[in-house]
Amino acid sequence: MLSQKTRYAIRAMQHLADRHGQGPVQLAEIAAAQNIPVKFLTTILSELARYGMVGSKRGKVGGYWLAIPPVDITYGDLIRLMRGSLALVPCASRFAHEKCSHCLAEGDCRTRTLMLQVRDQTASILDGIRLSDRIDPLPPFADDEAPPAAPKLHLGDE
Amino acid sequence: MLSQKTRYAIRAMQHLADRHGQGPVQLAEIAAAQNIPVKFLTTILSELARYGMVGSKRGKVGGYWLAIPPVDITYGDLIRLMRGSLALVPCASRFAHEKCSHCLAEGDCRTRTLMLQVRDQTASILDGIRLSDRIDPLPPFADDEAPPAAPKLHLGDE
DNA sequence: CCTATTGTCTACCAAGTGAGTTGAGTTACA
DNA sequence: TGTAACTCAACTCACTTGGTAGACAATAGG
Repeated sequence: MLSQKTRYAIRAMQHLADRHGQGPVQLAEIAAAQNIPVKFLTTILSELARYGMVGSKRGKVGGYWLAIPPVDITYGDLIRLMRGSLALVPCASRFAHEKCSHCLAEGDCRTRTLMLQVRDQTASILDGIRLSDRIDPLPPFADDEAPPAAPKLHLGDE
Repeated sequence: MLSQKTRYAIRAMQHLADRHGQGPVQLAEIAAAQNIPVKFLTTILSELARYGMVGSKRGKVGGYWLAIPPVDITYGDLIRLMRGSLALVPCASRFAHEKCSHCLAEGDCRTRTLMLQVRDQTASILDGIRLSDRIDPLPPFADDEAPPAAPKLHLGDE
């Protein structure tokens, strides 16, 4: 799962992308529009500023803006930045590769093969969509839109 | 990321799949072969037994075995069981769907559209591979096998 | 029936992470 | 000079993770 912080960061960046070229956007506006706790958003935007993703300006007409044109920022970039990796296990990460602890030798690990496929598919989606792209929100699942097949297992509760 | 516990569960299940039809496999054998802390593995296998995934027997020739033929268990099943969902955000989960907290209305959320694509691709991989399938481990990344493109952003450290 | 072996179960724990908040400081415009 | 912004380090506090401890229950063999 993506952390709340990562999700906030994505929404904040989308907001800035929508206002790109219109000068500084104030934190309070972003927080209100995107439903993000104000104080938490300051830490997130400061972090993004430190990473060079957004510019910032203090003072009366201060605010934040994208430091990079939205066409040059992919969702993959954003998630990697906040989360470190797109992969489900450290050993399947291409940019932040790391040995899994208590694993078998990488050459013996079947799970890795699988997780590498998943990470590559994920990357091909997320690296292909840019902050400038229009994305049409999907409607919530309809109640009758049952999942394609009942989960076969999962006999326990929860 | 998958939790350590989920990864251990997958490896344990692979081990049992390899020995399917050969009677009970003892915990100590699995732990040793798969490099999993013995005591921790007991909690994991007991949990899997409660879910009906594995059978168990105590006493001198006791042990664990798959309660379901490995051809009927997909990796998707396994991960859903241990982790609840394949999705990166709760609102993109099909079986364990839940509203994200502090989000916009689902009908206004662009992130969800994206994350739904990712979750569907992930599911199509993980639900298509079964515990009975032979998976060839991949060799570790070669040092010269640089990632396809340098991460464009990620200017900070780490 | 005794005992060694093997799984079960509840409880506990230390460290880390996640999600924020506090509050003092700085910059810039007017 | 005042005040509306952003900055930054520190802190809180509940929850999760990754285990461990130890008493208990069943089973096979002698």
